[in-house]
Amino acid sequence: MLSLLGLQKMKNKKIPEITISRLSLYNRFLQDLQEKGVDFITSAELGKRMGLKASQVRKDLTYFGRFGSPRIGYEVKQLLETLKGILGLHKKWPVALVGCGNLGKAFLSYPGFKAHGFEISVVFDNDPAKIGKVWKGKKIFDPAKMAKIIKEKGIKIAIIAVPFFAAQEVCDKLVRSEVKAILNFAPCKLFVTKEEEVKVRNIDIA
Amino acid sequence: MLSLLGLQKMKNKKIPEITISRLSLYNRFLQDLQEKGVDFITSAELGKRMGLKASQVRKDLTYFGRFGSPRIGYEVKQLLETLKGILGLHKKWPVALVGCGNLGKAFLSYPGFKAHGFEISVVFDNDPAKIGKVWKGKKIFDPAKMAKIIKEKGIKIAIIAVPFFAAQEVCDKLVRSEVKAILNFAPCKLFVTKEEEVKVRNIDIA
DNA sequence: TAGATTGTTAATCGATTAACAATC
DNA sequence: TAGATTGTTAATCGATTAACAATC
Repeated sequence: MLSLLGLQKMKNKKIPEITISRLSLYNRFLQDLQEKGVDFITSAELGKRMGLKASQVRKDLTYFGRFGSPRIGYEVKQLLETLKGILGLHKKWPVALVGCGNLGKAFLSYPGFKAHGFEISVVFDNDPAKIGKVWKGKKIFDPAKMAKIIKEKGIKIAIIAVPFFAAQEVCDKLVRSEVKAILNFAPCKLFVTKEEEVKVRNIDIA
Repeated sequence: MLSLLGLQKMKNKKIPEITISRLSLYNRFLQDLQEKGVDFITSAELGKRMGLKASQVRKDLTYFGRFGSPRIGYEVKQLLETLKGILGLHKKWPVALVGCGNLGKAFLSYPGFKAHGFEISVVFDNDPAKIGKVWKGKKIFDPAKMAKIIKEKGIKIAIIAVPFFAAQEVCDKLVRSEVKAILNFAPCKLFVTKEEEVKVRNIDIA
């Protein structure tokens, strides 16, 4: 998510995209280690489990600071907290979900979602039969009110889960709603004029 | 998909993973060009549209053969057919879908799926209320019969769309069913002993 | 102290890009 | 022929890995 939302520099060194993408991998592994009650881990051990070289683990981490101790390695708890901080996992990210068909409902039911700090805080669907109804505790709103509601709630991330023929229109609406990131699950590519301001990730579930 | 299923070499030169992943991009763009009635395109033009350097386009393509003509560029139709061949898009890939909850149903409704040459040819769900029922024209089968049915039909690709606590068991069953590729949409990492034979892609919809 | 592991520098590897002879 | 674009080679760039002094 963070790779979608920014964080390209730190200590004015440029952080390689690929390092950023590995960060959530580290996070997942450390989570696992913590659950198993492991207190410390060396770069060699961490690398072995993740299929990376020890030196790469160390290199990746040093982009963000110095977290290890010679002879001891890294304190799992501390490193995990640091990574979560960097990844913005301490934050709650309110998300707007557009489309409440099968795919949209899958998101509402998806447990991994909340675990990543995302919280679907508003749902839109243009089916008059659905508007006003509640699904999984979320009220479904009229897309006509999209810009107003999204701005009010300060939502910066949206998920498009509508049929492909409706996706571009929804996208335009979201751009006008001033979101910063759009995850498009409709099977089509979306075009955005303000690419600098709004990051679109087209996700093909195939 | 093909990148999941193999194709690492050609003319005994090793093809970079990243080139393979760009192949479907080229395919999509050429499709688009063909629909617009464009007959020929140069590497420069293609690169510009896709955000790649002309030399990279040419380099990528030469891994697979020589398709262009000096002064003219590439014939869209011919190149498209060639790419489709390489990507295996002429083939129909029968797919087993395990789990017919919200996410599973999303797959059954997903139009982009068929366009990629995938065809969900069998669906499993362990809910007795669902077994034997038909959804979107697909009969839902008892997972107990998984290995038998999958082998009979010669299915090589499976999608896991079950809750996370059931995913590893399903995965083990699929491995015993001798599939070659598993796409896991459950929010957990799956482990496979025979990694060489079965490729698992863990897809986090978050 | 002796030894293990860190952070960091330098060497290596692989992918991207520029350059250009060959081609039509 | 003159000129544009290919396929391919060589130079460049950036990421991975090895090596090692610094550290505890």
